[in-house]
Amino acid sequence: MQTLTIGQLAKQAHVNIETIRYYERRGLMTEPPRRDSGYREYPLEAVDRIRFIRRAQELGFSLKEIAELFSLRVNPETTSADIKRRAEAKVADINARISDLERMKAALMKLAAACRGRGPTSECPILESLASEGRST
Amino acid sequence: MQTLTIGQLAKQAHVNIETIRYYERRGLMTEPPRRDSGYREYPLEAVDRIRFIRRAQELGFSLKEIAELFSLRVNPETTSADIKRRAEAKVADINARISDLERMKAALMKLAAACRGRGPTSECPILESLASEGRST
DNA sequence: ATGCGCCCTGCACCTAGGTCCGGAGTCAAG
DNA sequence: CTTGACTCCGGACCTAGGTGCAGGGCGCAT
Repeated sequence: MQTLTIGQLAKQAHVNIETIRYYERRGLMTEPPRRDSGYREYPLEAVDRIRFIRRAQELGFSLKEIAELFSLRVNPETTSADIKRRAEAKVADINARISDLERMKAALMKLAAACRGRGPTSECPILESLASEGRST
Repeated sequence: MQTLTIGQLAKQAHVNIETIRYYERRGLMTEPPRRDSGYREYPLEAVDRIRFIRRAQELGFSLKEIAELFSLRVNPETTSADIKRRAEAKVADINARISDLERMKAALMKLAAACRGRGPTSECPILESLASEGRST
């Protein structure tokens, strides 16, 4: 089975080596097996894991939240009902994000459309697009 | 016309007073008029603006990107074509975010669904959901 | 068997985004 | 006209998420 050194992994996932070690400390990467020399030996899937982390961050999830997402799948012994509840909570959060993004998008499209007309470009609806009452993630 | 002091604004927008001053320094809040005493006097809409900033942050936009969003609406004198182009670029970015969120959501729902069965809860599809090739926001 | 590049650990340092503090001035209720 | 709450400003400090050394140990091509 093909494996990667930390340097190769870093290259393939487009992150700094130190970042990988940092994720390991934070519990986002499970500690990989080591060679006798102490070198870490990563399976190929580690690349996906890092890419997932990075994209989830860009989507506004903190490292702590991402760790929570992962924790949904380890522990095959956690009660199914519990996992289900947590997964559904995440889904609700994601739905809220999506709909806010949809509203921002609609506002931006309206703005872009207004640009091909003469109307004053001011008076834009961007602000109103997210003016919902405090809901905290 | 009704106005707010910085403290009232902070309370209504659920942020720290210092955060408001910080946003002003960063150019996210336009400098409000001052009383003779030097006190800032905010219009009610300032609340919406702050809420917009906060939610956009939760959605993964940096303060710099948020400032860019705002810059699309000031300057009624920027060429319409330019604004249009920039707005459309933002829309494309938002579309990418939405589709990634949709994929995460699908993965989570699949996971939740698997939980009402006996099958091993491990082997979940979360990782694969965002394992797309490097696209950087 | 040696040199060059990669890996190890621990710790110092960096940026973004805030948050707190102190000393001084302001406002309004009593 | 005083007192407690609020505001001003400048600057120090804090957390999250990394990033960069230094000093030492591998690994392999020559």
